[in-house]
Amino acid sequence: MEKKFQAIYDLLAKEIQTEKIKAGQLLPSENELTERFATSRETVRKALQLLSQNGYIQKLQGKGSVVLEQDKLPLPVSGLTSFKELSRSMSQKVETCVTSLSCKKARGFIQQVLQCEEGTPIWELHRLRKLDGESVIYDKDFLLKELAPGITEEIAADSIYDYLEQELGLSISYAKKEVVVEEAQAEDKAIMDLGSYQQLVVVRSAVYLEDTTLFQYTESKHRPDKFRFVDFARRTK
Amino acid sequence: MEKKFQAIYDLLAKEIQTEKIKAGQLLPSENELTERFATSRETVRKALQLLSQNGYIQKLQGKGSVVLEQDKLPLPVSGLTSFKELSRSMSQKVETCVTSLSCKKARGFIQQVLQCEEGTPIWELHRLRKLDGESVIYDKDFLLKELAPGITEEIAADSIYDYLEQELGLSISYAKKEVVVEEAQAEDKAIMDLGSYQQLVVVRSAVYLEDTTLFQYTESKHRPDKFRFVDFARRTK
DNA sequence: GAGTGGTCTAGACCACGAG
DNA sequence: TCGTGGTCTAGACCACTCT
Repeated sequence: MEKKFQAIYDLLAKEIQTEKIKAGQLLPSENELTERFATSRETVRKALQLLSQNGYIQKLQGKGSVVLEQDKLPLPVSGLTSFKELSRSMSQKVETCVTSLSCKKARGFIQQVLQCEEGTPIWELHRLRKLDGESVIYDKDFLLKELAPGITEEIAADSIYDYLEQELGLSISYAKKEVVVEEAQAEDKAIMDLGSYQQLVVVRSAVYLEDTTLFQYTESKHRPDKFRFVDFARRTK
Repeated sequence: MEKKFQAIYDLLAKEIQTEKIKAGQLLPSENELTERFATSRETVRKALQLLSQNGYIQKLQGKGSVVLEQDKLPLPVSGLTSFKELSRSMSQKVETCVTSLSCKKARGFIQQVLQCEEGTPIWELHRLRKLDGESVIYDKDFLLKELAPGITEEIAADSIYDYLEQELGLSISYAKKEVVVEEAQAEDKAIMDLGSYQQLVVVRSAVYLEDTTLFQYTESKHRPDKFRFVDFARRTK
């Protein structure tokens, strides 16, 4: 059974997305929502907190909850951004080409970032992403084989996350990301359509499961003109 | 009086930062914390939720709350990032030089992004940021004069946010940000120390107050080698 | 079975905004 | 003054982990 506060969140989020409740309008008051959903106020407030965190509403003491503009939030923002989500923002044709899928023993750099024993089996996956026929994103993934034994090229060409969560029941919980700009390497120039671009936007991320296991390390290189990152952030404190 | 859940959060966050409780260890259980702080469990849980959101802990059902590694989180990340915070991550000497501070009537592009009436008085502020003597960041700020009438070059050289929040009592609430890479303009090349760099990382942000007023629009251009963005993100849903 | 976190309830009092 | 959201309480029951 779905949790109550999640159900309330889903319903209100949908009403905002479909503009059944428009930007600038007030949501029904917490007391009203409490009655409407036959629940307690704290439960309603959990749903509203989620809406607030995700940029749907702004709460105003003494007034109510105002619906915010939705327009410029094409990205899931501070959620875990997989390539599938990134490309949606570009609204273009997308192709994924698996250029390499191999199993290695952890050592050196990879062992260090995945924080595992030397010799631990690791999947190394290289993928080239094409937008409108141009190879503009190059991903290198490293993941613990133990946790995802059955990866295939077909799965890799789609979304690894979907496979992990839906097939294997693994729960991805959080990630640390770093975005920097670096010189394109010889390998990058050989495999990507860089034209005259000499630099790449590099997104490095470490992905963790619910039990805090570091499960995946990814290096994603983007041709600068095809890179865009959007964020919605609330002031902490 | 400080809120209880905030006080609990502050105390636990400090204990984690100072490694009084080390990474990998469990926090005291919610029931224990409830007793220790002489409060209710829901209040303790609010504090723990904040810790979780900010990457301090990971909650494990049936086990407890594990403290996470703090090492690689030099940036406040998904908080509102002002320049002051950004530069801290570089651990270098920082200088801010106000190159221009003027008052204009809103029109055209600026009027549009600030969503105000034509002719509304607007501060336009240009700042050059130097790291180790090199001009590597160029900020252009536009803000509603009405809300921050007393801006001076001295204030602008420090942190505008501090002035707004501490002097004027304005509460910054949330922001939308976009990060892209663009060609350096003639103006950028003239005013920044770009060397052979032809491209810049551009961070555009819209800053909103608690009452959802759009208050500030900023364009921040970074020389690519001095740009770094770090993020901690939880999987939504 | 005992202890943990996850969800939910039905109240209470407070601070703030608007009329 | 009244309705709004913000905080807090003292319970309850559930799902999960560990032994």
